[in-house]
Amino acid sequence: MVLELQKRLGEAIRAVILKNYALELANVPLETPPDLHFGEVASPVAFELARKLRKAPRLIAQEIVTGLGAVEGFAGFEVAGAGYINARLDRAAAARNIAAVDTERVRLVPRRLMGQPHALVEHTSINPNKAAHIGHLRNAILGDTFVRLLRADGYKVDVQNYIDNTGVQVADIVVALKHLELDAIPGINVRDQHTLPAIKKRIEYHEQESRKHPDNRELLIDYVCWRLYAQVNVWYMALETTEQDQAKVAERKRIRLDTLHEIEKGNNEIAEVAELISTAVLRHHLETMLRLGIEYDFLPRESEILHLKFWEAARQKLEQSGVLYQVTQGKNAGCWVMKRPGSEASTEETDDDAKVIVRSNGTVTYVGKDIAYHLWKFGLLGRDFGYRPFFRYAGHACWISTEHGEADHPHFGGATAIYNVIDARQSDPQANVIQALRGMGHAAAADHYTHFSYEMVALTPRCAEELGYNISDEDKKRPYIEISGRKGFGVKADDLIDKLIAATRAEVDARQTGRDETERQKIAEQIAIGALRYFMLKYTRNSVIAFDFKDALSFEGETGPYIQYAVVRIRNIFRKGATTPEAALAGFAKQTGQQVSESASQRSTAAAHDGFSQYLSGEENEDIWALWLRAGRFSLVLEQSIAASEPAFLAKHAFQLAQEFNNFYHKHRILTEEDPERKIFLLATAAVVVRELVQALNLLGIESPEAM
RNA sequence: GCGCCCGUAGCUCAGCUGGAUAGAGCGACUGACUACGAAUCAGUAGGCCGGGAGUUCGAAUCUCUCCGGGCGCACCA
Repeated sequence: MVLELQKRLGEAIRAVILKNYALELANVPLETPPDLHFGEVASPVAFELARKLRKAPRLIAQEIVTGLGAVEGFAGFEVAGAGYINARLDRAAAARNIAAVDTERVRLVPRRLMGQPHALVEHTSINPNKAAHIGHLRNAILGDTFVRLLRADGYKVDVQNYIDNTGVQVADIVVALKHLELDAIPGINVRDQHTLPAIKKRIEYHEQESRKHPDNRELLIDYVCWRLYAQVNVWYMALETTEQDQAKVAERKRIRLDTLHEIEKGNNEIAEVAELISTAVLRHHLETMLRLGIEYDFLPRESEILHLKFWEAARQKLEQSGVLYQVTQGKNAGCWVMKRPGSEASTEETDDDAKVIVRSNGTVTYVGKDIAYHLWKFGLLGRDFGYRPFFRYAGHACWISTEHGEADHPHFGGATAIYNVIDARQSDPQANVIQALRGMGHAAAADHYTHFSYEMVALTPRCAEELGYNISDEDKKRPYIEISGRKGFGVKADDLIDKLIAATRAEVDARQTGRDETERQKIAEQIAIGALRYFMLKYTRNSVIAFDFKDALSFEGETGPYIQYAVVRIRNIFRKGATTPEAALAGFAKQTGQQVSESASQRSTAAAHDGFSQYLSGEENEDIWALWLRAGRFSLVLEQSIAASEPAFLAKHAFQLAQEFNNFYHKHRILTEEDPERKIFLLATAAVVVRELVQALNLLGIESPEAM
């Protein structure tokens, strides 16, 4: 609503400027004034023109206002301050439009005319070797929310979760299973605990036991791996005091490397263990994310990128385009390298600053594989994965890559725009891939490659102490401490979710005594997830979240439950009033509709005769109008959110709308309102707000409970 | 050494392409449940927007510089 009006005003001002001064402006600056006294939309364009025209800004503003005349949807324009052009909306008309908004319309129409854009969003991408932690939650929640925003804006979106199942992190767990003393498990003899059948049995044991005791998360395979991962990292370091120990350390590091190479090669016992463990852990990651309403379409795995020789296909193209070249001298002698972003390719012989893609022993580095993978994403590789279904969701299946897949499968890759949700620490490697694409002449692909970067989630020293970790005096002084899977230092995702649900459940039990067990549990889960998702979304991407249970477990103030509570309140109003938002909006439309037809013949006095406009103007009604106006800003916020890749904008919008509603709720009593026409108006106000809140929450992945 | 990010109220953060009196939440202190449920609302206190210089009619926002904090910069993956 507001978005359309802004665009219309911008065009109108542009036309006037072109006509009056023969100046072509690319875009007219428009902003929201700090106070409704200044109108609903303002433009400081006169300041900009003042220099070019050598004229006082106030005079220019006046000339533009005169030139504008009447613009549909606006009640008038005025010049204020040193030269602002302030626009006032036709409030009654705006309210009519806002009330009539069809939420389905959000799937914007113009996109279809240009052909639906196809985006590929990759998020989560947790190494399948340990339980997910709160840092991974931020990634997945940001990514999932962005997917929802894109879909609301009419994009076709494929959601991918990249699985690095052949990396050192998985190798570390295999090493642990093959070489460490493991927990005693019934049916496994200590002597052959490291054999393949025993490891298989161990994984199966955890699958069965964790199903039998769903409350005991420590039985879950991903939790078991969390501990093993920390243990094996201690094991690698051994006791580095004596020479014998140093030899031992070297030996263990060698075991690690050998294990990694076996996994990469495939078709052997080590690789089989890796496959078992990474698949089992992956499945639990999907379960954990599903608790938050997060689903995926496709899981490309590194093992297939290796076995299907993606790199070999990419290498040819890289060499042909000259992006990849060999150096013969310097520290990179014998390597195939690529110039770094921002640097010049130096001589062909020595290039110490270049990025190594192929090592002197002929093996490819991580960046090389990543370039190949991204060529596939844009459909530029000329090679594809095999596919088979892996995980079943309520509405669709999630597919996984495989060497020889099913004949009948959906098509992934070949997107026009990609978004990689990866933390800020990886901006260098991401830049390398973009650099390669550009160097190969794929400028369009490089331009539509977005590193959706975000800062990490760390723990406050206080939180770390609460969890029982020993922290140094040095760390205590820091604002936050980085999470480390290697050290087993962090808050696991499922633990946090459990804690949140326990806290909300206690509240719900106290409040909802009339409801049964399953209902209360459902409400508690909706609130807990709402709290968690909002918590991860309210910070803008490049601010580090210093995690603290006090903040994360809060349900008051700027939180998800605060917004959910506003929805519940509105629903209660309609329940008590024995009506529905739909009915209220229909009643409102009927009344205003009559006003429209009446006023058609006498346009000039239409506003004065519109029964509802009296409730939208005047000092005492400014807050109500502000509420309508904010409700009408949704598409504007959605557009900004997508353009900036910043879901936090929408989160803030939802909170502010809920806040303004709560204020309205305390000031005006709806059901006891005696003036029937005003009552219809107030009900319509609540109906518009609940519609917008539910929609915004939906896009944030937050459900709206029936009660709380 | 090079690159990126951050520095705004006691704490945690917003502040959109430069614009009109710098905003929230938490915490502190006052008040408001016989009401559409208080997971709420109203109010008070609290800010040389890290320091300095520059560009501009105009800077929390852009540029430079300094200070403080964080993270990257391997033939590891």
